[in-house]
Amino acid sequence: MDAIERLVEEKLGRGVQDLVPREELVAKLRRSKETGKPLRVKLGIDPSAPHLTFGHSVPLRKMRQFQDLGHTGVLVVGDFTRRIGDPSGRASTRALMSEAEIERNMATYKDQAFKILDPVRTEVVYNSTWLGAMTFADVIQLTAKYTVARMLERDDFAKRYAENRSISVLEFLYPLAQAYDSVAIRADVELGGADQLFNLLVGRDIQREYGQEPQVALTVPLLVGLDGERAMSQSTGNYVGIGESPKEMYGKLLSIPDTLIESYFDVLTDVDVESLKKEIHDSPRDAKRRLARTLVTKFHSAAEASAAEAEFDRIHVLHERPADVPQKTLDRSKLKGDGAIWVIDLLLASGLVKSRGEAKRVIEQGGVRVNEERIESSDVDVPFHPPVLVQVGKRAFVELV
RNA sequence: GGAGGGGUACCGAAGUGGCCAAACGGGGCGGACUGUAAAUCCGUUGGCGAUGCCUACGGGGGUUCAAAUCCCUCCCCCUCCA
Repeated sequence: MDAIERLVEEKLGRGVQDLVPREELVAKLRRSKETGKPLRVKLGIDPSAPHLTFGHSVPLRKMRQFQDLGHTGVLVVGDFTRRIGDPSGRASTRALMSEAEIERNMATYKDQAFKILDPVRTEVVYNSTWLGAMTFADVIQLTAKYTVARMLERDDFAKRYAENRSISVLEFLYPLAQAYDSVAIRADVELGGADQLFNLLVGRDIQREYGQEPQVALTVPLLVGLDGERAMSQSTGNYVGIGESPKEMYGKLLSIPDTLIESYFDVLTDVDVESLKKEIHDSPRDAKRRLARTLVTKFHSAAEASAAEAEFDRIHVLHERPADVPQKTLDRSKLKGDGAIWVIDLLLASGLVKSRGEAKRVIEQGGVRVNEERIESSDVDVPFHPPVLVQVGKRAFVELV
């Protein structure tokens, strides 16, 4: 085994779901080393989601590994494909987005992605550049290069076809468009989540049809979300965002089921998992805290990680008020003659409840505290001597002044 | 072109004249428990200072003392045959 084979074995091939074909990656790396020409490593990104989650960070980290070896990361923004909808999800086509919206999303996206990627070795391109320029004849030519039977190999299509559920022709075009992106940017490697394997493979065939050397398809496992069940995604809400505050990030990570600790270390950090197995097993609490600290440190700083940890303990372990509570100014017209205020109005003013009904409900359920005193009845007035600390549930605080 | 099925709350789904602010599940929220914002269990889940009123079962119109439920009409979605 030579150095390059070892590299693929020990680094690039680690934490990977599929790598096909492995030998081609070795060959490409070898040639790149000889010629000094960096490989072009593609990752398609969806411009509809401005916020990246830890799930996105998995392929991004893989791209960074390539960049650290001198290769070029190419982020392909799917601003054009966005308009035809992604068949991998539900069958519904998503709404169109304006260019301005896409631009705005991409700005925050890049901001977050560059916390992981090396900006110097990253190209950001928009697939409308080439897809938008194609004529109908070009499209027909593209469709001629793939067959219906091969499309139906895709599990999702096969199932729906067998069940007599609809598959629009448009959905067949999606993998082709994505494949053509690979042609347009001359991709050597395409990265993606495990659910993208089919699309990446179509890319190989289409590149070959256009006289290019096929890309290597490298997929990473889909990160399981905070609920420990479904893949992490923004639509299910079981995610941690790369751009989230230290406090949120820390808290969310501590809420993952213990069974996820090991895999999170594995795909999200550079920590050697082997050395942690004992701790994970013997003291999941400490391992999880270490995980949260490691990740907050990575995306923020060590100091902020410590602060987030201290804050978490303060609220959840010691049940004390958080260090800084958002303040709101009370509209004085709600005050009664004696300077007191009806609790319901106080809660409403805090913005912690949406309606009087909800306010009454949380009071009945014993979830409301004013100045750390539990409120037992919704039929009381409290004297208003600002600041007044209002708490709903365990972790929602507002100070009224 | 023909035949049929369907649009119900945040989502899925039941309900086919009054007992329906609408079963049940998911989600959300609160509580208990906990190392945890996990798991589990319990409760709760349209609005209104409220034994009543308002809004709500795709849109509009109608029948009725009473409509998510019946009639008319419009819009939208899906399936099968061609």
